[in-house]
Amino acid sequence: MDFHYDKISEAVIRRLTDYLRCVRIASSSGETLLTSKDISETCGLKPSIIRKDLALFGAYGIKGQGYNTNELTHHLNNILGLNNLKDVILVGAGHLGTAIARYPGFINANFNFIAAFDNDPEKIGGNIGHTNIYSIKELNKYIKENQIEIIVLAVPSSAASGIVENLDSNIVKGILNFTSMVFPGRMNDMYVHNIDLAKELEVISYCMKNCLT
Amino acid sequence: MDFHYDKISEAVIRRLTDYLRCVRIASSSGETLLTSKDISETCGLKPSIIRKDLALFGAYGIKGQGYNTNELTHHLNNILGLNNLKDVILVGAGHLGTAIARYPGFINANFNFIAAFDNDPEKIGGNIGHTNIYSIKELNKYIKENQIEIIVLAVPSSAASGIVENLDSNIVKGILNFTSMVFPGRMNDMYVHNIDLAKELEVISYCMKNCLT
DNA sequence: TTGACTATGTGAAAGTTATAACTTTCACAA
DNA sequence: TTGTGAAAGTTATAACTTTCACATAGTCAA
Repeated sequence: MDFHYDKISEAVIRRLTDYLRCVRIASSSGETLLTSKDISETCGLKPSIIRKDLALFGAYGIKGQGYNTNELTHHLNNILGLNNLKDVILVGAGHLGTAIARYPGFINANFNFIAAFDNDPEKIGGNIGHTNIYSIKELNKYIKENQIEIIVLAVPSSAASGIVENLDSNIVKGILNFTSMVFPGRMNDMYVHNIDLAKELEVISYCMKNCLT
Repeated sequence: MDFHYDKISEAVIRRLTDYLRCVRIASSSGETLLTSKDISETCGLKPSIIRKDLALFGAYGIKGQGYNTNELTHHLNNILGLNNLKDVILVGAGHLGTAIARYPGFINANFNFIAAFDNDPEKIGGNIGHTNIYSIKELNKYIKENQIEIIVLAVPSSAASGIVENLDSNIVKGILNFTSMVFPGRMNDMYVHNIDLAKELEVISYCMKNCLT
């Protein structure tokens, strides 16, 4: 079984995360076998591309039958690096930060919010579920002491640049940016992904305006 | 000036929303002229694709100079259908719903949360900023009476299907689905966009695991 | 044991997208 | 008014992606 990781595009990876969600839903309703057609109907893609994508990483299916949901879940988690628990920290414990830390999708994907940081004295010392909130002044110390590789940023956008520029890029490898500030996808050696909650609505707006399928 | 709307791919539209964010940031720091190189540096794309994308919709630039930020903002808003205020409603006024309704990106894009719906008696009658919270039992009546075209869904995923299936697809044209349930992109005549906040972190996880650029 | 059935995996073709390289045009200064 | 420089707009091509169609192999029932 030989893999071709170096040739895999980001589009494929994004689709794998879709498949994972579909398989999770199917699993939770008791299905043990899924065909590429089943997955295609749930996530709105052609069966052929689903088979192609999965075949890139190995032959996981049973010919004539489909894919075993448990196995497929395991393989997809493995490809994406989600089989082991990963500590992440939250910067900004406002409405959005709180919602993110409680969002079930992060738990499903094995991400653990080990700490949160804020500059509001009323929040510091408090918690979001099991996640304690610390002063933002301790952020870089905490990152260093605990070797935190992933940061979720949910501060007001005016504060975003200041925080990102001061992160130690020898330790931090990934930033999930929920602010309205835009950062390039790669900064020093850190992967930055900008998320704009309104983006998809803007796309819907365009589709509605132009009556697209 | 002839447009080719029928040939425009979703990838282009997604990039246009990125350009819009870049231009907003530049405008707010007082820039009046932006080159394709400037935009490329902010959002991590090649200048050539930015020029090509913009040229698809008309010649907005000044040769030798760049793009006027005000004009470009106007054109991009126009293309995406964001120049006029659009009413949307929020279904699910929990942590995530609350955060979404307060998210500045929706205001920037001219979306107005005109009402919210929840099934928690403690929340009904309350509000999120200027948005009143009503009983979810009144949802379909409200949609009909106010001809609401866009729904933002932030309920627990177990409740998602029940709500979506009962929406009147003669009125509702777009759904922004923040639950973990997955819906096909097109249902009856409604555009559905599934948003998984954890998705980008899963992609980062893969990139980190495989040391990609 | 055999045969029909079904859905995977795959190779080639078609279609699409991004990129580099080129041409054009504008603004400004001399 | 004219020349120069700079960046937009355009074109052709290479690279990449998706799709189709079919051979393959596993399952189940008779």
